[in-house]
Amino acid sequence: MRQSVSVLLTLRSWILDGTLCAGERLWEASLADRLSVSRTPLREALSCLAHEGLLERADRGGYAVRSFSPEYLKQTIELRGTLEGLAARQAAEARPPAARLEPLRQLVERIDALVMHPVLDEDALSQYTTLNSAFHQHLIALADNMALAEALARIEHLPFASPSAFVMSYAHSPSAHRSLLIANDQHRCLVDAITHGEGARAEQIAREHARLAQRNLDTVLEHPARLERLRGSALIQAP
Amino acid sequence: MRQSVSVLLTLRSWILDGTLCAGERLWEASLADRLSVSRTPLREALSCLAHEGLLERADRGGYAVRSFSPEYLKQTIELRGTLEGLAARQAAEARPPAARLEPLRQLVERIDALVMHPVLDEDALSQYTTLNSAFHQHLIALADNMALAEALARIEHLPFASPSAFVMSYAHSPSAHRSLLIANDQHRCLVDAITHGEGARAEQIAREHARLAQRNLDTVLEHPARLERLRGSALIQAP
DNA sequence: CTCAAGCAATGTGTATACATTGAGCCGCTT
DNA sequence: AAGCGGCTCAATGTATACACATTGCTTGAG
Repeated sequence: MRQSVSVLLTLRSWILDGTLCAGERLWEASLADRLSVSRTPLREALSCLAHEGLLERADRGGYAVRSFSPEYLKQTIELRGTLEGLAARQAAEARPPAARLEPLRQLVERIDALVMHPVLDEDALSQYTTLNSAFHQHLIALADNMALAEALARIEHLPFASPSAFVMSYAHSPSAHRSLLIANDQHRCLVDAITHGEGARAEQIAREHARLAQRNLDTVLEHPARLERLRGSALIQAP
Repeated sequence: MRQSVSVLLTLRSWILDGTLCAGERLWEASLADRLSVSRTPLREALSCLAHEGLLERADRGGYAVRSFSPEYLKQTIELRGTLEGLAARQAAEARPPAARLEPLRQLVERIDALVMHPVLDEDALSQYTTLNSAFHQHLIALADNMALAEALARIEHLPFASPSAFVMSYAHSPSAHRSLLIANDQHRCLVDAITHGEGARAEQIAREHARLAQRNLDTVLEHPARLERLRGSALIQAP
């Protein structure tokens, strides 16, 4: 693998786990030293992270770790909801053959089987994350809209914007469990709407689905213990 | 100005005006030579253009000029419409004070004054472009949604996605003039909807407004003479 | 004559050396 | 004593040199 790519991965994880703090100015020489690479691949990785939105260019050159207000996080989730809504509508309007919807149905069933248990352990949550991400990926693919897929991929570079962002941070509470149940019922309704070519309904459900994530965000922000379990929480500004 | 930035601007214009052809593989050494810079700032600019979507990474390293299918262009415009729809909705729901809407009203009036003339010369079209872009910028600002503004800005890096993309290429035909008239009436209705807090209506109008751009795209694609006047037309794949 | 192996050429990726810019500080002058 | 000017230092931006990989050609063997 190219060094610039492996540096990119390392830096991204350092930003998300708080090794590099929000707002922190990054010094190329010292970073290159820590990473045992020269400044050349490091700078390429920094430039990439800036484009992803995790870094910002400082006033007089160089980069700093970006920080996000709770408001910005909400906006990002709303944005994802809007784009997934567009995907859902286009998927429905395309009237895909049943075979293309089958993977979605199966994912709904497998998630159902998971959330059936009254208590979800770490492993179950991890599986939920996988299945949930797969559902959203399949949904986007159904829309058959490359520009949309790219736009969504860019937005999901921000850790809070991904569909499964709040799953892992939200364990062991009745309301959390209920949230997962409801989310999967929205998946089910989404598949139903697409099956019947109900574009407007599909779009509305996808948007409301993202609102559930917004509610989860609010809850997590109110509970420091849960906030700690949120990937990228170090980037959130105090409200 | 940093060399990497000026190289970026030059390369972007070369890509849009067809000096660099769609699909063309870019050779760093020869490009650096043509631009009289070393490969270092050149590579930074190339990386940036790839993130903007005008270049793509080639299989075995390096970059190539991207090309876009008509379908992709349509999708990009649809995307802009969807995001501007979200902006319009949020602007309406925010119930902004009249003073914040005043610039939009004035822009509508100034565009009205422009399109009142039966024939628009090059200069009038250029003014239309300026005013139209300003209208869309003000609309986004009204939504007061930084994440949305950033997402839109990224999409509009693609030349066809900008609100005024088709104005200049569409001169001297009755249907073109009608298109501009209709577009500004949509602006007017948009302001009205926002004024009265009609979020759903505002969103729908913004989307339909982008559909007008899609129709203009279709028209331009059917008329090679107009296609030539379209910024970035060199990047469009034969349908 | 054909196929394969190795070598050369070309181009990207990486390291390093050099240039430039800006900020902070010290000292000199008024 | 205060302010200005210049110097120094440090960090980014740029150029260049080097390393590595890939591709295509050439040469030799079968």
